[in-house]
Amino acid sequence: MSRVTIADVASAAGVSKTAVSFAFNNPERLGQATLERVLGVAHDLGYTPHPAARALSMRRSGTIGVLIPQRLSTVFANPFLSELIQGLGELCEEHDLTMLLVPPLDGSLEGAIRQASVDGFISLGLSADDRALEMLDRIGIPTVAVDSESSPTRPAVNVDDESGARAAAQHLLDLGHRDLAIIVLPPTRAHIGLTPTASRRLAGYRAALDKAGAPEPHMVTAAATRAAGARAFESLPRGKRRPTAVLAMSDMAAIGLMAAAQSAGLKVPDDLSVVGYDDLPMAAWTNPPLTTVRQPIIEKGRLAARLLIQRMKGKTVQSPPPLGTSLVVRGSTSPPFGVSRR
Amino acid sequence: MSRVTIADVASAAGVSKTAVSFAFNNPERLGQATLERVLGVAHDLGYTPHPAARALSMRRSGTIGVLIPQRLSTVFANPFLSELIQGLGELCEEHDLTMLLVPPLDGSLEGAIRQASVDGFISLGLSADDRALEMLDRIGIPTVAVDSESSPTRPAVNVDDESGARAAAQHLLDLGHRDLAIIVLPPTRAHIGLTPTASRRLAGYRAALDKAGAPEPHMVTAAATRAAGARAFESLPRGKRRPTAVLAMSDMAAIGLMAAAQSAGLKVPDDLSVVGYDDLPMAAWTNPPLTTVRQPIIEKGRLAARLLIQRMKGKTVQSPPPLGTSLVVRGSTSPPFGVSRR
DNA sequence: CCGATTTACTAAAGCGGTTTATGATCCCCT
DNA sequence: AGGGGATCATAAACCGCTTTAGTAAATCGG
Repeated sequence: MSRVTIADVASAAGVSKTAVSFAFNNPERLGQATLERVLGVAHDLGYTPHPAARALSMRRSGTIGVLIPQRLSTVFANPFLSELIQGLGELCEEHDLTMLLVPPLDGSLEGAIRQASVDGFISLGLSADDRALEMLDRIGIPTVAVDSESSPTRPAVNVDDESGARAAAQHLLDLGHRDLAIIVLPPTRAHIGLTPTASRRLAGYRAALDKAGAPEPHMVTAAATRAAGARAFESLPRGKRRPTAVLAMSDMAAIGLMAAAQSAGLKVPDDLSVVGYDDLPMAAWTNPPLTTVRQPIIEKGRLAARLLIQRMKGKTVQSPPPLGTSLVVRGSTSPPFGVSRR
Repeated sequence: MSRVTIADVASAAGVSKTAVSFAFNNPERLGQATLERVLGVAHDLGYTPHPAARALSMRRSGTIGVLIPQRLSTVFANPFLSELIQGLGELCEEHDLTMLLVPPLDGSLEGAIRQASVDGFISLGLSADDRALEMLDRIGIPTVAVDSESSPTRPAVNVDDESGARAAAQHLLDLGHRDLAIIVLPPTRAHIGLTPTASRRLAGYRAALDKAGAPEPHMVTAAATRAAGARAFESLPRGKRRPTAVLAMSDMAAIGLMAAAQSAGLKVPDDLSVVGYDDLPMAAWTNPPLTTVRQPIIEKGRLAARLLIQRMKGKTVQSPPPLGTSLVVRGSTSPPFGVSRR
């Protein structure tokens, strides 16, 4: 009842294992008659090469791994990853690759990496000195880092987070806002501090605020989920000290915050302006539609996959320049209450 | 520059390969001193067991495959899969498994299955006689079918699609609607005909309509994307023959259709009632919030993964009874224009 | 008709681990 | 002194495939 192996087929067809292997991988090296016989027998027996054995001897598994810094159950609550996977998936399909999702096992990405039989990795949101990335370097497996920091050993695919953030903040300042809150993305891994993405966005916000001489913004940390955004709203200062506008580092948090604000009786944007980040498809469908910073997520996935595939072919590749971001002004921002519209 | 193997570690530490293997998998079988030396050397050399080799000799890859019937780029446009993965992911993390996404290669799932080194498969939306499923049976790899049909050889996890659909249709009939359109999910694979899910839902709609003696509904096929839903609206009959309500087999199509209707100047629900299916999180955030049939997607994922893991442990498992569905009435449905509210 | 190619196929050596069976030591006890 | 266990380490088989090097037979040119 055990699996049919190449040896079974070989003996059933009265040929060597080599012949069977050739029948599948090198048909032209076999005579017409034997080829057909072998394939016939293989089919009758329901033979399928064992993928692990194949991967071992070919040094190729036909799989790329996506290193996910958080639990699957939380990270898929944010459509960001779905978008990215769409981009990655296009290239995978083009190159007959499958995609392995590699979240931390027992909180450790390194352990998960060990298990994963892949030809290359895409890492998400890891800082350049993350132990997982160091490990990949040591093993010598091709890797492309997304939303990370460039490094000599490994190409990184990024968007221009900072200038997007700056544009968002500038937009609010231009509208006349002075009292702002910033919804910061939390660190995703044990390492202290912000993710590379979060710190670049923060730098962008700050640059604009500082230049305009705006007062210190209120900072709240919230993950990229609707629920976290709603909680963030609750922790905003009330009354006189309530900010008139919010800069969120994710659309999901922005949407959740906006909904919470509305349930609390505030009008968006009149009482509170909200700017998101990412421009997820759903940002355009909210009520009001969300003003946000657009980043080309699908394109980012495509690019990362393309680079990884190149690396897997042995080519050395440079980190490409950051992809562009742009502010998409929709309905969730307006001048603060009491300031006349121009 | 090639990879560090167990033999390298063994010779560097002056022990046998067996000892190195034991150091990692059976530490208690080694003396204190050698254990430490071996682990030390292994660490210094940056040794990591080759996953494919390990999988081959242990007959276990630590991975489950998710058989996806469509292209990744299209299927992830529907949050349904994200939800399901959240459920699957919970169990995977509990059991230290990673998850391989297996879409068709060159349009063929069978080819993709061949490449995939996994301990078990979750299939999505395949009919029981799909060639891919037959192949899995032949290979003898544990499989759990989601949104499929039960079969003697393989447990299936389903929701009660039909009664959910019946409730949706009945709701519209109760409101006084007679002229309905049904947005049907398209077949996902080459095989002709509806997916099991689509045909069960259709049966549910029909049962209610027939019982009420309603006229033949207008049928449109649309994939579970916003864009397809919008297109479906365009293909609805206009003028006098325009349906007063729409039964969509997916929330995404319903949302897209609703948006298209609104852009066309119709009021939802006054001019057109819309009922979705799935109850994705975003169904609650649309404007108006979408009336829809709720199915417990995350729970479905959990259950499927749980069963698969049992099967992978060698236990035989029965198909569980279908999970419940329920109508969630929100704001996208009302009596047809001209019919007084009760 | 004979050496040189070509054609059709195979034996055996990997690939890099795990595991079983076995072999040394050393200790303890009678 | 010698038998019986533990304890620690290893040799060798095995997992199932690919691929290199090579053999035997058929084909060929002259």
